[in-house]
Amino acid sequence: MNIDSVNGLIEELKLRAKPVDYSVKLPDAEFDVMSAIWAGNPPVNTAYLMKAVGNDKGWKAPTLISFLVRLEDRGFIASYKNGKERFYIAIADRDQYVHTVTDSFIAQYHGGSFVAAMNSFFKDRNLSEDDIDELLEWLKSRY
Amino acid sequence: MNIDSVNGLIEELKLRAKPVDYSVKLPDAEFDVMSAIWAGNPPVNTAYLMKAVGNDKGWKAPTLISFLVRLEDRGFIASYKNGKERFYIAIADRDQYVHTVTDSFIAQYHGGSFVAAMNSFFKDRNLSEDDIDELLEWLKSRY
DNA sequence: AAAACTATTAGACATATGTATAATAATAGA
DNA sequence: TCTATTATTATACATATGTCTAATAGTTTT
Repeated sequence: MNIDSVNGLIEELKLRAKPVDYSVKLPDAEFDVMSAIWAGNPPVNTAYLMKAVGNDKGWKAPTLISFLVRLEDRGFIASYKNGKERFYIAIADRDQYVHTVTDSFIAQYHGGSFVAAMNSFFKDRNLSEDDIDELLEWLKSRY
Repeated sequence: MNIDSVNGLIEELKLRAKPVDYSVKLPDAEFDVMSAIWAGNPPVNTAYLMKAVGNDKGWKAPTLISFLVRLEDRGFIASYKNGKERFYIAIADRDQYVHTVTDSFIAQYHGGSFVAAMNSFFKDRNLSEDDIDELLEWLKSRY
């Protein structure tokens, strides 16, 4: 299969994909797999994902594949088969997903207040000069 | 039972309590119950907790009590019985727990970078003057 | 002291999540 | 083409989580 037909397939899958429901919170293991997919060069296969996460976690291949099946059921990824191998691409957008999760986290644990979250995060830590600079930079870039 | 013996009991329970393992992440429902316990005036009973959370969630009393049993198993709360009623007090510290959870959240979803979390949180939002003031205030208070 | 009324406890059950074994399909080598 | 190899699929299973019904124990009311 050549580059063009692969890209064609990918486009095809993206077009046919149902809109992602970003309100679903992925289980930890699935998020780890999803992260590796987002990090990789699409399409990714099982071998890549085993190297990227599976081995570290000590998973057997079918364990990984279970998570992939579930991610596809949830509409977060799509896949196609070539020979005996299956290839996967992300359908969900990383930034959007992480944004949603972060939003509900702040809502659930900090009453929606970001400053409350900061206080909690920096409870014991001493803010370094770098931290302060980074924060000020960030604020400036937001004016 | 008078105020003094209640306070005595509470002290007793706190003394006997095993150290809390803050690395455990409570399931959502248990966290909701825990939050109500933290918010209430100790000791709290089931009637209070039903009003504080149970009714909103549409729980039957035994559902609530299941969560309380599990929280006690995890060492997050302690309890004693008076007549047919049971009373609960928090053993885990709210700030410490929320801190731990916040820490692992930032680690898991933002690579440990708080600024990354900010970017995600404020992705679509426009920072209001108030937000900016609040952040600057916070920074100042940290110098 | 029975009966009626609560509140709790025990136990159950469905669905979710983490994980794997056994079966199957596809390819490659002899 | 038959066999070995390899990746996937189907299925299963334990533990976790959300939720409840039925049984029990403690208190009031007659």
